[in-house]
Amino acid sequence: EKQPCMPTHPQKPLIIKTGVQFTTKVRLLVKLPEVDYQLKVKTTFDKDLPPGRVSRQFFILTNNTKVMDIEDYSNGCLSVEFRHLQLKEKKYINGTKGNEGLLSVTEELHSLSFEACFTVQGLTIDLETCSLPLVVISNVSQLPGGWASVMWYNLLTDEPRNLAFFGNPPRANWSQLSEVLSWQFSTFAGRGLNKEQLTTLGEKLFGQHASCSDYQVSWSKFSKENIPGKPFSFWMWLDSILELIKKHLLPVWNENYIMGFVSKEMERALLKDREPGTFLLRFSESHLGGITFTWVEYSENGDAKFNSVEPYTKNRLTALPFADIIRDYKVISDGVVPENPLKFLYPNIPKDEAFGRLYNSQPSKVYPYIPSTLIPISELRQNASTTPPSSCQSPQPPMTPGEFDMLSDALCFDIGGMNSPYSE
Amino acid sequence: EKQPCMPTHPQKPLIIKTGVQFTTKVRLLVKLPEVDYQLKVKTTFDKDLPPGRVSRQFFILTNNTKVMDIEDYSNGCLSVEFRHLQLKEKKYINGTKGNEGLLSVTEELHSLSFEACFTVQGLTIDLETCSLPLVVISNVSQLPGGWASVMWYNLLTDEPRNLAFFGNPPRANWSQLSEVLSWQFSTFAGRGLNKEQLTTLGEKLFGQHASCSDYQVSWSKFSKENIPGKPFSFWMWLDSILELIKKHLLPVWNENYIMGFVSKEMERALLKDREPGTFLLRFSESHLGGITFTWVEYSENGDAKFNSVEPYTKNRLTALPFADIIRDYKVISDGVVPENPLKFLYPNIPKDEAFGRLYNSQPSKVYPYIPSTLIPISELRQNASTTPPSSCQSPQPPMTPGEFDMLSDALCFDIGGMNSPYSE
DNA sequence: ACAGTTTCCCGTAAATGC
DNA sequence: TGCATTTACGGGAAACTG
Repeated sequence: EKQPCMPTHPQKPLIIKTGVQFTTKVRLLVKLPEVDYQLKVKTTFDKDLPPGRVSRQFFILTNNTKVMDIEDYSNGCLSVEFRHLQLKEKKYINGTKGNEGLLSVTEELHSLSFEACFTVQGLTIDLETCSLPLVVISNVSQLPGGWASVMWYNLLTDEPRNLAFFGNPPRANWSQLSEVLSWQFSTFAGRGLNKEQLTTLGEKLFGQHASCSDYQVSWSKFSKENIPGKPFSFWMWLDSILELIKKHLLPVWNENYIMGFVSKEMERALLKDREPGTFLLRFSESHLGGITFTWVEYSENGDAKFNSVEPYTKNRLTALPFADIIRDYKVISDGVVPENPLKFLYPNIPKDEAFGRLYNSQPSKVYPYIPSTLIPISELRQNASTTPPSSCQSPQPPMTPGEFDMLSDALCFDIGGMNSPYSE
Repeated sequence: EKQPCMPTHPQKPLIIKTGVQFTTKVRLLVKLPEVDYQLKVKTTFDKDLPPGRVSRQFFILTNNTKVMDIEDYSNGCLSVEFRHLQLKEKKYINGTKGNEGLLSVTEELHSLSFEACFTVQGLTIDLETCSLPLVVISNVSQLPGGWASVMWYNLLTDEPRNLAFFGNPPRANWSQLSEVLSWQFSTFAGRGLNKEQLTTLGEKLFGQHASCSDYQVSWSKFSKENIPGKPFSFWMWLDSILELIKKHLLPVWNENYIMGFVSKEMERALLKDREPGTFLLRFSESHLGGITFTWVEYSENGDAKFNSVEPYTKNRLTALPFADIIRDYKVISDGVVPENPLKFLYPNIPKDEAFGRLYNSQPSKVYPYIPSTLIPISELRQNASTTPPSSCQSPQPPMTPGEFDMLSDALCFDIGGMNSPYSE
């Protein structure tokens, strides 16, 4: 009878942060005969929830009743929009919390109920409806976890209100899930993921099984348990990249210049035999929210050598936009004149042709002063005898550069006949 | 009878931000005979204030009564500490605000009152005391203005509670004020201002009058009206520098390596005839919170040439610590090999000797990757025919570099016999 | 329109709870 | 003790309000 619209967080509906205002709207889908009737709607948080089912309890701090109004535009049905609603946690309900135990806060589902009661021709009618399940968080740091829950719920069930969903969450087919992931990128970053990118993501979840379209992913593997050897889950990693794109890489991402999700093996296979200075852009797999470029060079005897720069994270990109980094990046090898090793964006687009329009450093003419910019550089010390400038000597990495290159080259293999990695 | 301690903002007492917790303590200085008596203290904000005198009204949101307790340490006198007090503005008192009109919010003085009542041997005794005048702000952006008021009040009056002080604020002698300013730097940055620095500041306020020790500064000139030609007042400017030091320059400032407050004329006079590559550090006078270095070079015919880099502000210094900027700064002149023009800190300290201990870039060995750092560079285009890399052409400055240098050289003059600018 | 002021709320840090 | 979660609040920006 009513169609409840959802409370919203910046672009992430169904997640409410305590102490932060949200908005929700209810629309009456039947037309009432008498319009001069004051139809009051009351909204309640977690109305008649079986106690003990949910570990935290919240209430609406602000005014929670409002009179319905004829909708401004069009069909003249009744609706009411609650604004400036705010949630606060009830503390110490009865001694300790009705701790369900296993669920994390972002798996705990809540709901917003709406009630109205009116009389028509002697008949008293009670209306009641409620929202889709909601996640309540207390800090934006919980937003990725909360959004994972919202995605999983809405991907895997049509039930309007199964608050126990995460007590035993179903698995997702990779074919479904990959579509949702791509949709995340198109919604929040303006461009979705192509087949190759999704395949790389699938391999990250399932290992090197070539075709993983009928594999299933558990909720835990998707967002709760850490990727083996990493201190974060798959979704936390992917979401950190989404955030990085949103804040620092939007134009570059939308121009389709970021291959992004490529395994290191694939990367080498692609760059091998390309023009020296050919590079591609990919996200860090070892750290949250990082992007790096890898370029290929050839030694005198023709061996391919692959170099990846230390990934740039949001802090670095705040100091210097990514396109400018690509333009200005320099490598200094033992005091030789610095040179930018980045020449062609894979497969063979001249760098300035690709990124020219995205460069944006202005030689800031604050006149009496000499303008100054930051330049990203890498200092390659080829003979280990050179000591660092003056400060502390850094400890040796587990392998020497030579050892690592040998190992890397041994791991490298070739994959024939790839489509353009930037295909739709 | 009581000695009220003050509510505190981070290191800035007497300023309270609405919605942010503060703490205050009251101590009973007389010893009471009966200790088993529950002595309740009540704190009230702006108790019995003549209405209309103050445009904004606030109240204490949290619990405002507490029982006195014997102080833990030492002399066993009674005291009470109110914690987690929080202020909120009363809205719409009676229609409109009792707008005094002329005063800004940071000039509006308030006070906290403390009351207690107890009976001893049939005698009822009322105790009451109150805090020094307080400034209430709603955003940290008002903190500098608020602190200016606190300084001015405490510098210029001994009255414990003259809330109308800023209705007609007295002037300050430069001798008093300069002491307070130096004290700000020693309190918040660990090192005060020396005579030369204070003289430069005095000249900034009074013009080029050599000895300004008996000049007077008005409150308006100190913190309300803008410096001629600048969009900020003297105190806003000085405070922005204090903040810059606190966050980004603490070790360099404390090593006394920042001359800081030097006029451009003085700067040239000092650097002239010094070893090429001699530089000094000074704060920007044209922008808030900026620091620059100026170095001297000589052309083939022996003319001194002074260069100042575009001032570094907190954003840039967040990306790269200042000592590292000094270490790594490079100038590229038309494709020539980049060189660091900074050699000697004025008067003649080799750069690395001065700053060596303060360098702190670690060649971050995230192994599979090539480490990368940011380098501050200036690109000098000596012949105007060279076009900028690829992006938009910037409009011409009002003067060409040549014209500016001529003008600057004409303005330059020499001052004999200076002490070390870094003297205590 | 606009400036002074407040509110909003992200994102980091610290505190708290379990 | 460590991890999960909440609280605190600086700081930038939007909203408010005369």
